[in-house]
Amino acid sequence: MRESKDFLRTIVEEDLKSGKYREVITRFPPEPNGFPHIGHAKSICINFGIASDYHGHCNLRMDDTNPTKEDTQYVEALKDAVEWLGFDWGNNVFFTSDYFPKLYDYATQLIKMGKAYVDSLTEEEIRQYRGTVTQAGKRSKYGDRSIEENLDLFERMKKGEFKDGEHVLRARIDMSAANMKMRDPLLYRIRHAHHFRAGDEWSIYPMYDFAHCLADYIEGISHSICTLEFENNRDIYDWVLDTLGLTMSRPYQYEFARLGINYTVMSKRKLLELVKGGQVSGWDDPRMPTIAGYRRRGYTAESILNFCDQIGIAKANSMVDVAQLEFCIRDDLNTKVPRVMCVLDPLKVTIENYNGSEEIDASYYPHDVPKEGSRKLPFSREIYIERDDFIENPPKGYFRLTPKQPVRLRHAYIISCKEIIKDANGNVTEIKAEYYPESKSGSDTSSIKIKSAIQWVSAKEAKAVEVRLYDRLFANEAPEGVEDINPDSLKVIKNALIEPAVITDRLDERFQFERQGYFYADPTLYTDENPVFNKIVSLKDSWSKKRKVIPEVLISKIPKVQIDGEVVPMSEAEQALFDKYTGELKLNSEIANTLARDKNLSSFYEEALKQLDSPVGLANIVSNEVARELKVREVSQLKFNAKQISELVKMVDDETISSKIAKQVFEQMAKSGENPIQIVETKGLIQINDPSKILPIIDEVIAKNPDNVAKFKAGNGKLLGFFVGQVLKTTGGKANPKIVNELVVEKLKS
RNA sequence: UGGGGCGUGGCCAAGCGGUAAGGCACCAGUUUUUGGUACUGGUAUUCGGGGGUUCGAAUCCCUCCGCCCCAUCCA
Repeated sequence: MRESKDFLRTIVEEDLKSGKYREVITRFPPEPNGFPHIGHAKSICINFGIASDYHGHCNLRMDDTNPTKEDTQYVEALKDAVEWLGFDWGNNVFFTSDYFPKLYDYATQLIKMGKAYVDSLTEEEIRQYRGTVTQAGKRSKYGDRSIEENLDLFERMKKGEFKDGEHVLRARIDMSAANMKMRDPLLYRIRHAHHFRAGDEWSIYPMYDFAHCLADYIEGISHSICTLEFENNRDIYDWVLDTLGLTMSRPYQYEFARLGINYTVMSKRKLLELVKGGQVSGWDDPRMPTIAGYRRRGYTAESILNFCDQIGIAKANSMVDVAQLEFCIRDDLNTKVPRVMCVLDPLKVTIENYNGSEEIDASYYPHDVPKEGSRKLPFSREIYIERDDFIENPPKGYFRLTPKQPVRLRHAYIISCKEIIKDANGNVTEIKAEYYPESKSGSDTSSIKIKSAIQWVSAKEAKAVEVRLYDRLFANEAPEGVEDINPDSLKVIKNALIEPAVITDRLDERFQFERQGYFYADPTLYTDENPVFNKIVSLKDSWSKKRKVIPEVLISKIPKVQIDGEVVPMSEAEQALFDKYTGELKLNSEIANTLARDKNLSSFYEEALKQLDSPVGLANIVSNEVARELKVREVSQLKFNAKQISELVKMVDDETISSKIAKQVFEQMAKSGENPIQIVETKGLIQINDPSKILPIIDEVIAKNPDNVAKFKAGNGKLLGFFVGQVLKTTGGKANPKIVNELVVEKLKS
């Protein structure tokens, strides 16, 4: 577990601690209508991760309530994905469709309670009756059918006596609810469709809002975690369970922000379009952000798990940089996979002073990877190097082979260029080179300075392989659809040359092709006759990056312009109050404004004013503390009254307590309704003003923090708060902060 | 526009009244037979803006601004 908890784990921990649940039970509830993508991976990690962190369990549940969209191939994909990521659902996959009979019973129960009715409006009428976000809707004329009639109709809907769309079952809630979702939501619709599991048994199917909460309840889920767009649905979730009286140890819904990654699309609809449109080879195309795609590409489960852990869980809509994912796979593979040499774009090099052949023993792993293993590298007169590892007229800072600059052949000798052979068009076709016999890697006595080592393969022994270079599927940072597709997202190199051991040894399925990136033997296309490697990810490349010029527009920050909106003008009465407060009572305009505009606050204030003539002190606490309480409850719900507030303020005014303590006392009053004077007495919160009592504490704090004293003296003024805080802390907040502040400054300056 | 959410560096993200965590990205240096890795250091005088409360505010109050979600018989 990471050092800082996310908000979900905080909730779970509190619920466990308070005894609200004995065990945490979560669920991962996908709809089997598409392949899971990395956004699902996040959800899987959250649900299974929390369950395992707190020793509970997590169910895998297919939310299959819509027979027209779902299919069994997707449930297999979902199971595969969860399993591949390494989670265990206890060999028991749940299906919402298994609960159809129970759900039907719950629905009839609701009808019997008068809480649900069969509506027979058309689809269009239902939409119109629902109203808009600003206008209330109105109930259907079928809303007052008798319970008997509803029961009868609902049963006949189930029996299949009606056509699709003829009737629906709706909850009777509130057609004028501010939350649109609560305007008599649909519970069941008629669908004469074959369900991939339930077959043709049902002609009615429950809606998400009805089925999901009940499925959670049936499975004993404690924390029902979903994404932000379901926030509005939480009210129905609660309504259904509460109305049915399913309140004992019932689940509660919590929402987090779904994952977004730049340069990729993450909606199942858009992904399906790519598959259907043939822009990709299928759900598992290595460019797809599906779990199957990443897997096919060569990503490891560990890297994805790690990614999900790194990005965190919060409620802010966010777009994660794809570089973060790429880091995770590089980071994982760096310590795991063997290094080999592969030349993607070969340039022939003939080493004119080398005759014969030899085999070089070369470690599969670099010095900093603690793994053992090596292979034989054939070396001979004719080799191939990467075309861009030679430049006739190199730019400044180029480390590789040039007519003037020698280079090391990795694991082998240093060579230098003697002659450049070109074709009729002036393209380099071959390099005639010379090697230094005493420069062999591991026993180099040549003392020739080289700037880099490059990969190569021996012409005779090298094997031809197919290499598929994948790049991001979209060229646009926030792609909308096919129009943003990166035309170069796939480059197939048919005849790359690889050292023979990769094919003959088959040490691993993933390799680092040195200086290029990580590659994966394609699990379906790879054969001994035609080996195929997918590029998983490039190595970081600070050379090519350095050469790229960053456009100026990206560098210069455009300052955001803040527009100040218009403030609603005060009513006449409010204005009068405001004038009185600022004039007669000498309140500052901000406080006066807050009070005058809020009827509850101003009347509370006036009431308190009758008790104590301290207009400013009272105003401050009413407009700040009381206002906060009034945000979450009604005036009648307040545990404290104006008189108590006046008593509180009086203690501040006569310096019995500090304003810091006053806030603390207020909080307790708000919670318990106790009398402030009583609180101060029983807790002994009377302010310490006596410097002789404070000074020793200051000395103590200073003695304990010599580093910070030094920093403060060096000019770090922010540390003043630290010292004051420490002193206040040791006095339980009772020391007069103003005096502490003065004394600390005095002490530290001396 | 009603309602529900959310704004902390280029991207994520902790912190919830007392010295602005961490990761990615970026920059510099060290190590290096991968322009990789590893290591070291640098990068927010400030938390969407403005006010207020407080000795002290990213944290509390007021207000304005911006973004997302909701008017599928989808989930």
